Amino acid sequence: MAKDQRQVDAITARDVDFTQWFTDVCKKAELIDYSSIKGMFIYRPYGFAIWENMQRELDRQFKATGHENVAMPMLIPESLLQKEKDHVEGFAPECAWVTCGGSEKLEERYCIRPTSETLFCEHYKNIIHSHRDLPKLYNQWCSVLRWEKTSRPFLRHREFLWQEGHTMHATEEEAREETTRMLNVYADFCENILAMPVTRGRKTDKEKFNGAEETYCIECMMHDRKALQAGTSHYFGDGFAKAFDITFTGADNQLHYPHQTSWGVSTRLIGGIIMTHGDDNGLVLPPRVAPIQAVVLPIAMHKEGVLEAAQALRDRLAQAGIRVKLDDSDKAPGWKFAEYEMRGVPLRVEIGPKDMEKAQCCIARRDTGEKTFVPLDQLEAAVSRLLDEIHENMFAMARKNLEDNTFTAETWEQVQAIIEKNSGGFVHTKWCGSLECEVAMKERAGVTSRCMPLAQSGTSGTCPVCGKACATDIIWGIAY
RNA sequence: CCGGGUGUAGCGCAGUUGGUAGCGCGCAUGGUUCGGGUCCAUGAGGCCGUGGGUUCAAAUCCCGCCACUCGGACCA
Repeated sequence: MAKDQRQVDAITARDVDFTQWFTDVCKKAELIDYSSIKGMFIYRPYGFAIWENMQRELDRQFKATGHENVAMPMLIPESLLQKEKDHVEGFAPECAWVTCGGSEKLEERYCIRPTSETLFCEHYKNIIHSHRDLPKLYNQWCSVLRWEKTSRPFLRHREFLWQEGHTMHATEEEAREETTRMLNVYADFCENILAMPVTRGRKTDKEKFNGAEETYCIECMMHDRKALQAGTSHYFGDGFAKAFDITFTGADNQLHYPHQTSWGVSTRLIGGIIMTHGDDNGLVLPPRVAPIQAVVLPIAMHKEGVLEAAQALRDRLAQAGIRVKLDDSDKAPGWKFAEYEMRGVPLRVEIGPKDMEKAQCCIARRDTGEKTFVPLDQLEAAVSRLLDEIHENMFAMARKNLEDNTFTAETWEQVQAIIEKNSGGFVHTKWCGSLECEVAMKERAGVTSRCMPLAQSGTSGTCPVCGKACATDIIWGIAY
């Protein structure tokens, strides 16, 4: 490893400059490329394949929980966007507008969707009439546009890919259940598929979605101890329904407003896995979304039978349902080792003349670097087992990072000291619930509220700012 | 949007007091090598981010704009 560090040098060391490291990884692992418009990024095949794998799993979960996919228009007439006051106030500053159709100036300008609540509401008004029409459980996969001032690959795009679920329910109770259900779908997905431990919580009024009654979220801690909001699930009550005049006739033959939810995750999750798992050699991909789970590398390819042996391994792994690639290009083996490490491939399977004599292959793990020799007849079993072990190990390491950087404090001075000392981290305190104290935390300690964890301790204490007695647990941190 | 940095070959960079552009890697071809980024040869590739100005002459000096980037402010 120390002999030739050229590739390692090409990526900025993670602890030297985390943001530069992140950008280097995104580009050098060929996940993404810049386009000619600021904030609009090109998802390259390898990066898009990660998203496709995420999509496949999430879509399966959405369907399993009764949701149907739809496709809504991309444009929102200004008058439609303006129907819900809080909503338009939140999004208007970052809307992009279409003002011409062909050479004609439009009578009314159209917003390129920053999110689709208003479009769904307009449609729901037309199709919801009876309690028998409920619930409506819709989801769409699409891209949305928000004219951000600063942009970064995966974390903040002006156009980004996401899914947005929009549901309507007859009762508040049902809608609240849905909000929680989908938050848990996200949390389980992050932990079981992406190996990212999450904290489930509720946003403060200051941080919640514009127009929502309550916003629930999953918060993750990145390797640099900053927080990433990885997904949100909103309970809207009947606010939009009233604004859009959506009503249904109940079993009681009375008119009612339905209760609404929405929930979404985006390609930001890719940024999350990069910043959670990556290391100085580049990307480390969770096996369950890695586009290539195992790469087969023939050693001394020109020697009799090596290429055929490597092809046989590739075929067997593909047959076993492993996403496998054989690299039989004429690059030197050492080059390939470094290349697939940088691209985060969980397992490398090497086979050369010496292995063939012993009827074995060499398998190297990306997460630990550990190499083992595996008898050829145990190939499939070993690869499957190792992929699971890698997932578990990655999850454990990420959880350790979270636990090692989670603290408790009683005063805002303590919060500030902890955050400064660790240049990040999660700090638990009590909170009195006032906006003033929340704002003061930002001004004094430099932190924003991440969430009020769903797992509340039930103990009482005092607000770190005003000192008032209170019981609510809240988590502070520095967010992406 | 405010402040700092950077824009020269695909990437990373050099380019002196202004005189019409170079290096490394990569790429192509041939050979060689192959268990941690092989070695050699040959070759292709540049409107010096963009618009204006100064000058006999601008990659170089001045002004505007754009992009990327790092910090703020604002947000998935």
